[in-house]
Amino acid sequence: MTPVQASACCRPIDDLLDPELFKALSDPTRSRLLGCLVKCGCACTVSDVGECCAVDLSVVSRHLSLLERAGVVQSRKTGRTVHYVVDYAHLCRTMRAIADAIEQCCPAEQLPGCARGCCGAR
Amino acid sequence: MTPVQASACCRPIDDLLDPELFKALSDPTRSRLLGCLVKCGCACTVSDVGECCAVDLSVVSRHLSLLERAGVVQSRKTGRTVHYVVDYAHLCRTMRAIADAIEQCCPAEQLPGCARGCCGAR
DNA sequence: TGTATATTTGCATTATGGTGCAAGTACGCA
DNA sequence: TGCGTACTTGCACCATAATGCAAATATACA
Repeated sequence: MTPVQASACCRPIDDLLDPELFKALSDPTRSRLLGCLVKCGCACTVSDVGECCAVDLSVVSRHLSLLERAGVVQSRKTGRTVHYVVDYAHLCRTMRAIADAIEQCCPAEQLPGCARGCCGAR
Repeated sequence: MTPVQASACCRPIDDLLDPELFKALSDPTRSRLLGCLVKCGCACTVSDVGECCAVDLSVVSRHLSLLERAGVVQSRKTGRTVHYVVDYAHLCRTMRAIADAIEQCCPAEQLPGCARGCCGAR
């Protein structure tokens, strides 16, 4: 199977390798903000999360809303404060689904002990 | 625990949320090239992979070497051709490790049936 | 040794995205 | 109603990165 033929063949990995999700995680500041939220575990206000980083609060606001658009966190507005929480379940599910989808494409000879033979015939 | 306190507390997730890896996966062209390689399963030359995308071959070359620097693929030069292969094991391991690390931080109330109580005391 | 092929590198151009400041909006409270 | 707080948005600036073309490099082969 040539790369061209392979790319024409639809697999779960096609939808899972979503550049938007990875783009959301690709900035150091966002990474820090997310790590902060992940470890905190509770719903945090924009101002609170902002204290983890030495950037303007407007930057924090933009980063958090971008993370929300990417499905990484969720927001809830109460009064004039906005709380952000990590969507743990979605994130974990996505990461594991990516791993599964990649593994599904892995030729058998690279999976010691695996007899699936998904594409090991080559 | 405030976000600031949380961010000061080191967790496995800190090292796993590596912006460099995600940056490598955040470009649509690279995503396509990687998807092509993942589905193909075998070692492909730069030219072969390039046929999956409507970009200059020099662009393909640069993208593949960037993916290699990120640890996503590996290259092997034989003669004047360079073959790229996906590092399936590393990619899968990383994605699952991220999922595990995130789950480890997830408060108990968000993990139905989970009695770990990692940060559920709050 | 000369030529063709595979890939990389230099360079200029263009697009994208992160940042801070200032202003705007939304809301609670006196 | 006026003021303070929490957050968002508009805007300009700057850095980074994606791209294509042309040239360079590396290697195979006649």
